[in-house]
Amino acid sequence: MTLTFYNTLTRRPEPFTPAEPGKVRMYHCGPTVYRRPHVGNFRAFLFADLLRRVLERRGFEVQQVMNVTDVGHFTQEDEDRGEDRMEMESRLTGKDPWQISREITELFESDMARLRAKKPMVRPRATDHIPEMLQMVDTLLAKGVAYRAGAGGQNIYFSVNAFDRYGELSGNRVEALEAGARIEVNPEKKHPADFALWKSDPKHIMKWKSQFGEHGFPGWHIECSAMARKYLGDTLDIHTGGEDLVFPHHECEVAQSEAATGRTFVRTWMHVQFLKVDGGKMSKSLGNVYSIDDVVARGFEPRHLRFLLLRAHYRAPLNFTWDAMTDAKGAIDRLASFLWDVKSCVIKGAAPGVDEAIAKARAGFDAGLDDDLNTAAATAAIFELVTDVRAKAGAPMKLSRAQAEAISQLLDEFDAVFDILTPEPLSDVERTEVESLVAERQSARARADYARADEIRKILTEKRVIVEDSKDGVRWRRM
RNA sequence: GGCGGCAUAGCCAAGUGGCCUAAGGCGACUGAUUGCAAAUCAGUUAUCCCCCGGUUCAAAUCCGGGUGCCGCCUCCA
Repeated sequence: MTLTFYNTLTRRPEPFTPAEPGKVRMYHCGPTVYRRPHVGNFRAFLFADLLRRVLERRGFEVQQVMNVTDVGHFTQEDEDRGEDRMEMESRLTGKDPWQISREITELFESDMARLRAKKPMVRPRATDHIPEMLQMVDTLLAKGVAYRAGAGGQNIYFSVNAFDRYGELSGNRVEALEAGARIEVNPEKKHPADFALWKSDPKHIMKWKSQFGEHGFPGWHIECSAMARKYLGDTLDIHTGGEDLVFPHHECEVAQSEAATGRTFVRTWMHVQFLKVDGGKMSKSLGNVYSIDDVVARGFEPRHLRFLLLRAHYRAPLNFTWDAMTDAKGAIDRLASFLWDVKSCVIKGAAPGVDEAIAKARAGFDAGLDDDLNTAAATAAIFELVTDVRAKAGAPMKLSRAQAEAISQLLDEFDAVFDILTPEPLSDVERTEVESLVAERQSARARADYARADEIRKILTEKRVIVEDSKDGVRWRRM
């Protein structure tokens, strides 16, 4: 099986080979930091983490970059008010936009850490790369694919007619865009689909002095082109983002970057389908824009959310509901309990059929991941291992040492990709408390005070601790 | 108006021409085990893949037509 990814550009799955053997250059569109990230954002960001881990499993050296957009960007509507997302949030909260972006960036980083996403090589911020953006704008002007407009020529636009492949990624045709009623006619633009590279507005709070004037700020798309080029070079192997970014954002990135460098910007484009919540689009008015704290407040750990978001195929619809969270948690617990039994199994002779089951599970796991990151199929292979081994090794589980180690090893490999099996650790205080409750329960049981014993178990369950009694004594673990 | 995606058991979700009398998970139910549980084991839980028509020796899978849901075209992952 070869590693295959669906490429948005060609609209078909393709065998993946990086431009430079053994090394993958990968860029992800990260968050716009004006509001706390929610479960929907995490689907896209955790997909990036999954992709990295799968590439690493396949032996590639991965150079991973995920940007942070800490500049607001105009919408057409906002433009009339001279206010962008970041500045609107600023007006609503009374905070300085710089402060908002700083705070949200910190939240984003800590949320990602709680979700066990590996840190990318760089998390560049747009505001730290204004010179790189300006330089690219200069290049585009020099090549004649961009033009100056407005008073004093302080606004710079990219001319879509100067780039024939404009529309190739998204399937939009320039003529269709022209005819579309949804593009407001901006008299400064030569073509309605032309997009801003740099704009000027003295009223803006976040603004920079440049060769184009005193009070400028970058267009939305130029940041990614500039930062991707700085850290990864002219050509990226993979660029990812949410499906909403295909147009206009990624379409415009291609145009700018390729017009500027004359090289292919991205070899494989991968886009994650939007997460649904309660069957529809999440919205603030429905109150279903959940943050990681909302998830934790409902008694889940971040890793439960991580698994929910990762185990469905990234290009298939996924519906976030609290039932689905419970489901994900239950599924993790099945694996955890299996691993627990394997680690405490009775070492005996080799159980028949187990070696075959392990080999089959590993093959199924890899085949799933290789097939455009089909995590549903990959996890199914691991669950089949659980069923097979349980059926063959008996209860209590009897395995040879080599078999027990091979199973642990495979589950470790699974967890190197999914990273969901280790519970949040208990603090020393909590651990001591749990241990004394377990001991107290044992003595209650010894004197046949089952009412007290059950009461203690209930307390432990609330602390997400499972106690199991057996002939060999009691054991407990964190769910 | 333009572009795209999806419809599989109570719920989540693989499978895209024969190995499907349809993976896997959650949940539920019956029996075993247990002080009771938990976990585990044995078994049950879609005769069928939104509907209609067609192609084919063969379709959940291909084609045509419906219906429903979702997304993009405007800030959004």
